Amino acid sequence: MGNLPILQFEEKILETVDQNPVVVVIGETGSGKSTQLSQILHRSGYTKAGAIAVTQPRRVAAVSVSRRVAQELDVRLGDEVGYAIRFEDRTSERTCIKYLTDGVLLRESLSDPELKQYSVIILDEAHERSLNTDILMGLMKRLIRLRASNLKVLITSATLDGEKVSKFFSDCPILNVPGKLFPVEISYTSEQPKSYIDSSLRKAIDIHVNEPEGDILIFMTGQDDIEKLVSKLEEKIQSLEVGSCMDALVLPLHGSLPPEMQVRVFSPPPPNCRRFIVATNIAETSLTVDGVVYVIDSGYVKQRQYNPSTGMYSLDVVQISRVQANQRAGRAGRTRPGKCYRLYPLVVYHDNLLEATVPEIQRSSLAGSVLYLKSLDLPDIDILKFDFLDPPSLESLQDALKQLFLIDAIDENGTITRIGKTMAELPLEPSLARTLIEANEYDCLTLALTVASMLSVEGTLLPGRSKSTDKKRKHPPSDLPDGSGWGDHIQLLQIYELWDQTDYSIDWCKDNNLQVRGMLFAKDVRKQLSQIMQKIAKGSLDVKRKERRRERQHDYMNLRMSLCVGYASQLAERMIRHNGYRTLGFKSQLVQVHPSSVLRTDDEGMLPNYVVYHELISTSRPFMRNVCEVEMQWVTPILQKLEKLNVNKLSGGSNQPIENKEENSNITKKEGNDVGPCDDPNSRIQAARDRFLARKANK
DNA sequence: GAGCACTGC
Repeated sequence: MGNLPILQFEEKILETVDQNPVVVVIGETGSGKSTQLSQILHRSGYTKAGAIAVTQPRRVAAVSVSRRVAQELDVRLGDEVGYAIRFEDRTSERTCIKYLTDGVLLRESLSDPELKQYSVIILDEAHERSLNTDILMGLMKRLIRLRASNLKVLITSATLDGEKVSKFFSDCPILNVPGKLFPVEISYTSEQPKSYIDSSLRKAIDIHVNEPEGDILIFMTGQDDIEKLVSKLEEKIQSLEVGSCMDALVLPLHGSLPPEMQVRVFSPPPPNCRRFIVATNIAETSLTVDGVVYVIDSGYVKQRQYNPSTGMYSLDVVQISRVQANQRAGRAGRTRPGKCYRLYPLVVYHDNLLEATVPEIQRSSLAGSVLYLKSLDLPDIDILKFDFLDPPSLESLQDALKQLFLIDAIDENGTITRIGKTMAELPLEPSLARTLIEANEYDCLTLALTVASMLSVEGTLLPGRSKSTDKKRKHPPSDLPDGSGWGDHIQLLQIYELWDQTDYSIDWCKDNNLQVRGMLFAKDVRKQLSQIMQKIAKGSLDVKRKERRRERQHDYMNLRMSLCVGYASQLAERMIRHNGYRTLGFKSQLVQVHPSSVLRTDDEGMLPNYVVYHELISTSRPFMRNVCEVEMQWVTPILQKLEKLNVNKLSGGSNQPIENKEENSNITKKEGNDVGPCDDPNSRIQAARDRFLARKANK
């Protein structure tokens, strides 16, 4: 620690912080900024007036960095130095250096908008541009005006683009701290390869045969690519002449790998053996693999993006940004000089790649963030004019406002309602928060809490699409409940309830092919949600498990009604003659029930007339994922509400919405399945109503 | 009848 580059700048840092409310610190990997900045400020007395908060985008980082700082200061973790992440608060009254995830700091500012307990707030790793960090930066800009005399804000970033952040904070000073990376020699291909899998394969074998020892890290886009490349590599290595080169070990590395497989990359390789680590971008920032000397960069990444005009998510393979390319290259130079092979030409790097990755705030649905900002009740802030470092599109903000209106979180003037305030307290997406509140009214909160918790997990069911079990096609080998035909939400509920009856047995999860991590996470979420719901209602809430009722169907109905209210903008109506659906949102889409759904058909093979869905995802086709049957008489009032909707009023009354600052051209918008002639919302709603009446008459 | 990158309150 003694020779961390940042310590040579201690005086300069203190002087700059002393004279400025905001300072940007640029420090590459290994500069020590995450562990040292807080200590430097602590030493010079900033903690006398309040604590120092250091935010991290990831939980593991908050924990591990705070642990190291506690060690360096020789204090017990949780005393002077502590951390706070979801489900875990290891701080005390003595804590004066506190590491937390950016999401936790946002939660804290909900109950204390001025964050008075802190004298210094450090937003670390701001270059990653997480949704929460971006919102925090906007809030900090306002906070330093309010607390000019007693708050210091530091923004740290690993890339050289400090200019932009500095400009955002009224041209605040930028300090540069060198890092400790070794040089990385970068090479390019002369042409864009036809297949980056084959190209990676050739390059990896070439390195293995011709280059000195050192592990190879290969960046792929997803599990599929990784599995293909791993088997091709193994095959190729087998065919190499024995003794012609050193041993080899091929290791896949991606998020859905079970933990015991993931940690394999941390155990040192056997002697005289080269490791091939084939990874997603999990190895870009989240996990650091020691021993890597060679990096092969496919130039692609899988990215999830939200299209506000269709309400649809898609998961696309896109080109990485130059910042990302450099981050990947840097992974080769952590322990000694390395080499990075980019599988694309230099001109592509210069001319085709974006300078920086499109920030998350421009790729996500903003309903939750907008509700959060509204609930802060900042008198001087208009949501459409909120000062973002990179503003989201007007369309995206208006999409969020419309969603919030439909679920009663804001009124027709865009003002937050009491329900909306309550929703913001819940660490859930707004639709689920609304469902809980409604469920409380219908006396089925227990069930809704479970469904909300299960939906907060992704990939709970059958994590490995095991090709081996493919033989038994129709019914996957499991005795898990099927949702009684109502749909996926009910199935999730039933699964959790069964697990609950086994006293949360890990073996039970394994026996049933359920992801243990996911189930445990759901349990934590459920506990947290129950506590918050109890606090909010200050009274007796139906959060405890009641004795089993015989009237399960009645419970399910109440639950489905609650979901219908919570997901008012995510309802769909089946077509007359087939099992395709048309969404009933602002813009009608033709969609299908995802084949993994347990939704049941009737005697004539037809799916329910109306459903609620958790998410629209466009893969090979647009699908509704997690679907549940609802009744048409629940849907009608919502359609009527849709009719009343006036975006301009929602946006704050102005008839002329402000110009969108910058068209977000980085995201190629997928044309959804626009239903076409019914583009005018009013005529569409009229049409939906006519169909509704026709159905009713038919009954 | 398809398949999911990574985070996080």
